[in-house]
Order: sequence, then structure tokens, then C-alpha cells
Amino acid sequence: MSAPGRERAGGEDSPPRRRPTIGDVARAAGVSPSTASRALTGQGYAAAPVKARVLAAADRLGYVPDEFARSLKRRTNRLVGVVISDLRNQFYADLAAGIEQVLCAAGYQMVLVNDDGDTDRELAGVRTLLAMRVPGTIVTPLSPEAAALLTTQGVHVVEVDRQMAHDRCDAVLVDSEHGARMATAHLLELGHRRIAFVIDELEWTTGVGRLAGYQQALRDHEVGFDPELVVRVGFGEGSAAAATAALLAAHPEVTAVFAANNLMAEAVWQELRRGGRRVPDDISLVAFDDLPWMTMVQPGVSAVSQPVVDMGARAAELLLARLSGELRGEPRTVWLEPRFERRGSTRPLAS
Amino acid sequence: MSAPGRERAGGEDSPPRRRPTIGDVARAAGVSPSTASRALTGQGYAAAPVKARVLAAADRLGYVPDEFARSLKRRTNRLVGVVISDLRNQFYADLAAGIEQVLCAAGYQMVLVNDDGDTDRELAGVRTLLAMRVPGTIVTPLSPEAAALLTTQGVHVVEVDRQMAHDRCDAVLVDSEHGARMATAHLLELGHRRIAFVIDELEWTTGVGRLAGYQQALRDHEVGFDPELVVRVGFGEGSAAAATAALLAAHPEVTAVFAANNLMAEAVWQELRRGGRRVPDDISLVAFDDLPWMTMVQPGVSAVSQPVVDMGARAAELLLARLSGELRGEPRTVWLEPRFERRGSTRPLAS
DNA sequence: CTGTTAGCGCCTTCAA
DNA sequence: TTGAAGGCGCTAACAG
Repeated sequence: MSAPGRERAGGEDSPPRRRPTIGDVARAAGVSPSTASRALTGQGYAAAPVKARVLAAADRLGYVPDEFARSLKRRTNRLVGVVISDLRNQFYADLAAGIEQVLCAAGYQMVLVNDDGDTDRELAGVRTLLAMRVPGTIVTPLSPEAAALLTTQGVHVVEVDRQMAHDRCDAVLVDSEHGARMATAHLLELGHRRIAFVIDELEWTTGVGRLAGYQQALRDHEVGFDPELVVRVGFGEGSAAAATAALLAAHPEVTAVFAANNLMAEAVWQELRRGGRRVPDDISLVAFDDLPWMTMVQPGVSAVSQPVVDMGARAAELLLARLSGELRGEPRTVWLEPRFERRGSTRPLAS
Repeated sequence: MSAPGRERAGGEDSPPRRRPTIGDVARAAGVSPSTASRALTGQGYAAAPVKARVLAAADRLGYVPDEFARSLKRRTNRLVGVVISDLRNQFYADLAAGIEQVLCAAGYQMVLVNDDGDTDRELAGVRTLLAMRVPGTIVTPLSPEAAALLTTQGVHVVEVDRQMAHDRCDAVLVDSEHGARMATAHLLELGHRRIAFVIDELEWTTGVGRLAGYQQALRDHEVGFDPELVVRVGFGEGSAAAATAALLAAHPEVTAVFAANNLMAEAVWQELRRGGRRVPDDISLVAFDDLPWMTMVQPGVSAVSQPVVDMGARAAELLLARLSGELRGEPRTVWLEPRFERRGSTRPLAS
């Protein structure tokens, strides 16, 4: 140990010096580790002057308590695991941002896991979070197993955006069905009858709900449902564009397309432009999930707007309420309402 | 303890049962904890049949090793702290995605901290990471203190996108100056002489570099630099649009605008549209940092494209090389080259 | 090849 | 108001 009282802040190539422990702080302050602990945490008694001495010593040494040791002892921590599918999709990034904001304000730290839409990676991520002993998690689930594994081990789970655990855990959801119904009704009211529905998944409550809303709107307007107009797109790059092109070639009578999420919207939009189809003159377009570009392109894309950041924030609040014990008992499902934003991409069908 | 050998995976309302420890696994397998440890980790000897028994027991009990306890013992862990400014900005989200991808493949877990451009929050985030005893971090720095605090405590730091620590730690950067020079030269070659430069920060190497590149291009073309055309925008919402409007009102002779990042580009673009100025007929526009919407709007926005995801990946690789000891010694700075994408938003100045 | 021992850094009774 | 003791779950020496 070098000269006490003159602890350099760590020079150029000093070997990764052992980080100061609470014992070091205690010694520097001339007290016992337990007293130092009480002074540092504020839990329990510590005479004011002693406390000041300890704090000063800690500061001088650059002491930062070891969260691992602390968690081990306290048998809990202030970490929250977040499992999402794809950070590069602005939808998930916004969701994570909303979550992080609330967690941070409450003194919690977010641990983010990307699963890339792969259930194996989802499970691996969940295992990591389990290993980190996080007391709570927020997930955009891919499989029911994720939540099951977590709840089994006593970890709180809030599902966001979609639900896989069938009311077995808390959830914060947007009413996909209602949103899709509004969007489809809008097209129907404009006179459209042959409306394609483009989506990449029908395994999640989002896809199912949006399809249901689309069908419900058709029924409301007494328009027959044609399964041929439901385009189930694969996950590959360009897959959506190709499928859209194929559909429009096979069904030239289609006058409107409902893209069921922002990825589909972008792909369809690009494909329509590539194919030289004018929006809305040749074909109308609506999207589910509103992104900034949809107001920037000409014409703007009519879209179902979801309160994404807010959804993340609400999920975090719900989880925090569970963690604090403020909320107990039956799983809660919070429904958020989407809004329909009419823009220039939809117009009355010229008869 | 309930009936052994029939450990339910956790029923409905079972109280948050104590999670199984390695001791439980050892007991169930009829071996000592250390043998169980060796079997589980693969480190050290363990007879095949014994190993199988331990693994089976662990599986049956749903055992997940406690990373905290393990880290405490091993005095290291596989966590990497990542501090970025704003997840909602696609630039940072892409960066994080690139980092996460590489870390995940190497068996590391990312801990993400958002600092919202606030140095206090940055420091708080760094403290959190210090407390979590992360062996390495990747940061888009706001202040030199962040990296200093970390390196002082023996934590590896890689700065990405911008540099604050003056070569005192590793960095992965895009050549801002070169990018800005290309973009400005492009405008100059089209005949533009009065080119506005819009930016929200001149405290980071990005802002400084982009301004320098802009100035260098002017010098190259023997065009005088007019400080009045440098618009220094505040951070508030709408601030960029207002500043742009003010500039264009005060300097009607301006024929082109260089927006120094994607936020500025969006704000300027919106403001030009709002003000009824046609791009590129009335005014040309180039951006630094290319985003998808820039190819979707009409006309497309000419932009300096940065390999953002790759930048994150490279930073992660550099950090991993440090952590593994594969790379030692002097700090490395990796420079990535931007590309200029010409699109419709720039056109020759009609004389 | 396996079990015993010890201790990572911290906190929390309990006794002084 | 303070200090001593014990232990959270795990693994690295060491002894058997």
C-alpha cells in the first residue's frame, strides 16, 4: 500500500490496483467496517462526525460499493431485465427508452437483451437475467416459456406490446384490434373493397389482433373476407417487398394495402414506389405503428399511432409497483388506445 | 423442503421460493459443492458419470448459477457497460445494436445507460457501472471525466463516435472532418457559395471536426468563411427549426444548408418545407449521418453516410481484445471512413 | 478424481 | 453509538 493520505488517482500504467473495499475506507477513517457500512448506507446509527469522516475517506479513496457483494448479502438488487427483439427497429428502441427513463428515475438499472426474434436467444437472455438475479423483467415475448421460466423462479414479469403468457403475468398492450379496425374502416368508408393485409407474423397477439380488427371491419361493412388478400411475409430482407409485388400482380383489383407494422409499411411503401404505383392515386396505403418518416414522405402515410414510449413507461411503472409490493395479487393488463392519423396516402376510391 | 425428487417447477401462488443453490444441486446429486461446481463449470476434474448426475440434478431443480456470487469469487465478470446519449435517436440505437451483437456472440452481456446528454447523468451512469464491477465500457462521451473515472479504477474504456479523453483511451471514430469536407466540396462544386452550417454542439470532436471539414472545403475552393452562416442551435425542441428560419430570413442569399447531424437534418428539412422553400430548386440540403428517411423523401437527401452499426461492432471488438489481454499497451484509435451519398436534394446553383 | 477449507465484499444481527 | 461475528453463493487451493 502506497503512502496513505496521498492516494494517487491511478497513474498511467499502474497495475489494475485492487479497488478500495469498505474495509479500506473504514481503516482510513479509523472505524470498523460495520460503522463504515452504516455511515455509507445511511442505515443504522452513526455519529455525525464519524459519518463525515467516513464519507470523506470514501470520497478520497474513490470508493464505490460493490453491487455484487451487496446484492449477495441483501438478496436483492435494483436491476431490471429488458428483453426486446430488435434495437434497430425504432419501435423497440422507443420502448426501451420509455422503460429506461422510468427505471432510472426510480434508481433502477436496465439490463438490455436483444433476442433478434429468435426464441433460443430469448431463452438464453432470460437465463442470463436469472443468473443476474434481477427481481423483475419487462419483455416483448416470443414464446410463453420466457415468462414461465421467470415467474417460476419468482421473478416478476411484465409483457409489453404483445402477450404470450395468457394473463399469467402483467401486461401493457395496445389495442391492436381496435387500431386495425379503425384503419380498415377508414379504407372501407373511402369505398375500398379489395384491401390487402400485409404482415410478417401471426403468432403474436399483435398480428392476430390486427388481423381480427381487419376482419371485424370487413364484417361491419358487410364486405367478404378473402384469405388470398392476407399476405404472410417471411422474415428475410426483401421478403416483404417481393410478397407485396406478387400479391399486386396476382390481384390487380386490390386498391388498398394495410401494412400491419412499421417494417411492413416501409417495405410496401418502397415496393409501391419501385413498381411505379402512385399513392394514393393508384393505390391507398395505411400502416400500423406510426414513425416520423410517415409524415415526411409525400404523401404522408395514414397510420395507426401507438403510444410507444408511454407503453414502455407504463410497463416500467407497473413493474416497479410490483417490486415495491405496492401492487399485489392478480395479474393486471393495461390497455392503451391507439389513434388513427389520416394523411395523404388514403383517398376515396374513384369508381 | 418439499418432497425431494418431485420438485415442482413452481406452482401458481407458491411463495417466492428460495432459488436453488449449488449446495442444493450437490445434495441432490450426492456430491460435494465443489464437485458440483467443477461439473457445472467444466473447470477441473469430474468423473463422467458424476458430471452427468450433477447436470441432471441441476436441470431438475432449475438451477441457475448466481452471477453475483460467481463474480465476487472470480473477481471479474462478463458484463460490459455502454453509455450512450439517447436511445430514441436512431444513430445511438444502431450503435448499441452493433455493440450488443458482438458482445452477445462473445458471451458478454451489455448494460445500457442513457445519459440524455446530461453530464451529471453520465457520471451517475459511470458510477453505476463501477458499482457493477464491469471490466469494460463503451461510451459516447460527454465529458473527459467519464473515461477518467473509469480508467482510474482500472476499467477499460472505448470511446465511440467522439473523443473526449484525448488519446488516453481507445476510440473508434468516423472521420468527421473528411465527411464534412466531401459534403461541402460537393456543394461548392455545384456552384454554391453561401452555405449555412447548422449544428447543435461544438463541444465534441464530431461538431468540431465537421465544422473544420466545412471550413477546409471552403479554403480549398477559396471561398471566404463567414461565421454568420454557422448556426449554433440550442437543444430544445423546435430550437433548430427556429434558428434555421431566422438564419434564412437574415441571409436570403444562402443557397445551401449543411445539417451536421441527423437531428439537424430532420429539423432543417421540416423547416424548409414549412417555410415553403423547395428543395433543391430554392435551396440545396446535405446532411451528416444518413438515415432511411433520407432516401424515402422526395427528393432524397444527399448525405454523409457513417457505418454506424459497424462502428459499434468495432468498438466492441476492440474492447473484447483488451479484456482478453490479446491487445495490450498504447491506446488505439480506429478511424472509419464515411461515404458521401449524392441524392436529389443538391443541385447546381442556377446563376 | 473428490471433499474440506477458506474467503471474495458487504451487511446485519447481537453484544458491548 | 460502535465493533465483532457470521454468512449470502460460489470457486480456487489444497489435502485426501
